[in-house]
Formats: sequence, C-alpha cells, structure tokens
Amino acid sequence: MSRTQSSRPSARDRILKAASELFYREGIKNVGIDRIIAESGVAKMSLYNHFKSKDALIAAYLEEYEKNWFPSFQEKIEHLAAEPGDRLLAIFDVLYEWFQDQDFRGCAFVNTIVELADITHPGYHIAVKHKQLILDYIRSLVEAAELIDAETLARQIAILIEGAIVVAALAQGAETAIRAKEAAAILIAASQP
Amino acid sequence: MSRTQSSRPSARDRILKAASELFYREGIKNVGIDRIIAESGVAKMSLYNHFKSKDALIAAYLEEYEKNWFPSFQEKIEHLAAEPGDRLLAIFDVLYEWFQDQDFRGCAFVNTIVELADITHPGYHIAVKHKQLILDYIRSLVEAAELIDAETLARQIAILIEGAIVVAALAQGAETAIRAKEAAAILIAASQP
DNA sequence: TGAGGTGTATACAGACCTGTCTACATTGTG
DNA sequence: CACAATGTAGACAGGTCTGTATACACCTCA
Repeated sequence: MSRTQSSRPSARDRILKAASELFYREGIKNVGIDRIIAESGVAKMSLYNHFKSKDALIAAYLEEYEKNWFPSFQEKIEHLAAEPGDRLLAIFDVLYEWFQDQDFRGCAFVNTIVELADITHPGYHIAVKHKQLILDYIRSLVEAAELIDAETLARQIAILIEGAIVVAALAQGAETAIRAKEAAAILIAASQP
Repeated sequence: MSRTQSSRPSARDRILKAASELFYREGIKNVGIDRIIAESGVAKMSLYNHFKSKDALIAAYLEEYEKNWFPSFQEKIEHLAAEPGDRLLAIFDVLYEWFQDQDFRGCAFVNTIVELADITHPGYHIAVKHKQLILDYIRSLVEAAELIDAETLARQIAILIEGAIVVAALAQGAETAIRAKEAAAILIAASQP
C-alpha cells in the first residue's frame, strides 16, 4: 500500500493528486503526461504501471474527485443546518464558499464531459452518476421537508445549482450563489403544502 | 465578396461553416485544421490566408456564432409572445426547441471557455460579452414588465437558463426547459409589485 | 546473501498537429 | 490578351503527445 517508514505518499497517490490539480485547473487536453510526472516527481513508467493509459487516468481522476467531493459537500451542508428545508438552502451557502476558492473553475465533471465530447468514454458515465447522486440527495431533502411535487422541485433546485456554477465560473462572481439561494427559497415557499 | 456566377459560397464562408459545426459537435481541441479543410473542401493555404491561426479561427467562430445566435434567439422569443412578461417565459420555449436538436451539446461559448481554460484568449471576451448581451436583454424584459427588484430577478432567470442548458446537455432531456420555465414563472409571480 | 517487487531515468517510436512553402489553376477586369 | 487576385494541391519542417523499451537503484523479506 503506502510506504512503510517514509511519510511520503505512494507514487499512485502523488500521480492522482498532481493529475487532479492540473486537469481541473488547466483542462484535460491542455495537460500532458509529462506535466503530470514532473509535478508528481514520478517516473513515466510508474505512471503507466499504475494506469493503463491517459484515458484510464482521467477516469481515475473523476472517481477520486467524486469520492471526495460528494461526502464533503454533504457533510458541510449537514453541519450548517439540521432541518431538511434549511439544508436545501444551505446547499447554496456551501456553493458560495466553493465559488470563492481562488482555483474555482466550474464543475470538474461537466468540464470533463465538454472536453471529451464522447459519451462512450468511461468518464462520461462517472459524471452522469455524480449528477444523479446529487439529484437523489436533493430529492431526499425535499421529501423529508414534506414539500409538494418533490420530483419537480428537486430538479428545479438542481437546475439552479448547475446554473449558479456556470455563471459563477464565467463571471467570477461568488455572489451568484446568494441569488440562486433566494430563488430556491421562493420555489420552496411556493411548494409548501 | 462572394463568387459572382457560381452559387458556391466563398472559401471563407465554407471554412467558417465547417469549423462551426466541427468545433461545436466535437470540441475545439478534438478538431484539427486538416479536418476543417477536408470538410469545407478548401486548400490549407486558403484557410491560412483568411485566418491568421487556429486561435484566430476560433475567435471568428465565436463571433460568427454570436452574430447568428442572439438575433435568432430574440426573434423567436418575440414571435412567440408580445408582452414582456410572456416573453420572459417564452425564452424557455425557445430553449425547449433548441434542446431537442439532435446536435445540441450545450452552450458553444461556455464549452469553448472550458476547453481553452485561458482568460487571455480572445475567445474569452467574446463569450463574456455574449452572456452580458443575454443578461441585458432579460433585464430589459423584466423592467418592461414592471417587476420589482429587476436586477436580481434578471440574474436569477439567467441562472435558470444556464442551468437548464447544462442539465439538458448532460442528461439529454429537453423537458428540463419546461421545469425551468415553471420555476421562472414562480419567480416572476413573486416579483409582482 | 540473494530474489522479487517497486520505482527511476531516459531514450525513442510513431502518430498527430500547426503553420509554411512552392508550384500551378481559375477567374474577373482593364 | 494580360494582369492580379484568389484558390488548389500537396510536401514538409518543427513541435508535441502518448505509450514502450531498456538499464539501473533501492528496499524488503526469506
């Protein structure tokens, strides 16, 4: 697994970390294998021993991203609010934090799909699964809040989330999250039974 | 300008047409110059006589796209509805049509920015200008409809539009436009003076 | 001590990509 | 007709990219 004595992370971990940062910040097609091995301080053969190809590395990058992103997202929301209705709104406070990150550059999954432009690439299904997971979580909150027409409301909130991410990334304005939150509040109020 | 006798479009027009289709459908980085000249039936030197570089062609592609997209968007909306409040909702009917297009693959400007990942690229400013134009148009409709807090409402509707585009592109579901329309109607109703 | 697993360093093959060069064909205009 | 502008065809230089091959170093465990 990891090196026994040295505290240095394993080659695989360093590759994934470097690939994640570079792929997200500069785009998949703009980052070559040589950049990744230079950044992670690993030999090229080590990379190809751990990952069959660049496409496999891309898929691993998305899986790694998902494994970290969603639990962290959910944890932050549930730390901010206890009631399901409040948690729906807290989503946008978490987005607000995220948008303020210096390196924020939109959704890694959406960006990757745009760059790949190929629904047969393994990364496509990981991205779709990711969006499904978020939608399921929103729906569970909407249902727990006992709001009417849960499916529609959940999907509308998902639209607000995606829209806020795109607008914030393009205009570089975190306050987009606040406007989206106000819009979500109005939709939720209109869905009271 | 154009060929006098033959009805064949000029080389420049054919290049732009081929580049637009290929760039949008397959992504900028996935389409090489050779593909474009093959598709447009033009010599490579003709392309480089009309466009200084691939980057210049990308910028021209975005300018061309903008020149067609927004007037057509506006025209369709104003054909569908006369009152400003109705036109705000008609936006989403136009999106619904667009999403059903076989080749729909999201917003060309957003996709290009994601692929370039470089705010110094000339294409970046064209894309930002495009989004500003849409926001200005929405704001003018909101103001004409005499709704309160025009700026906020306009930006919220813009968020719904961007979100609908992303969700529809990812899930390949045109009905996303209808859910976004219902959400917009609720926001508009809440903004009645 | 010696074997095997893991990582390193680097060269290289082969594909592809942008952009340039040269030589030739076509067409409208004075 | 002759000239200039425009387009064609294709070779090619120079760079980048992915993925492979080779030779060597280190560490662990028997």
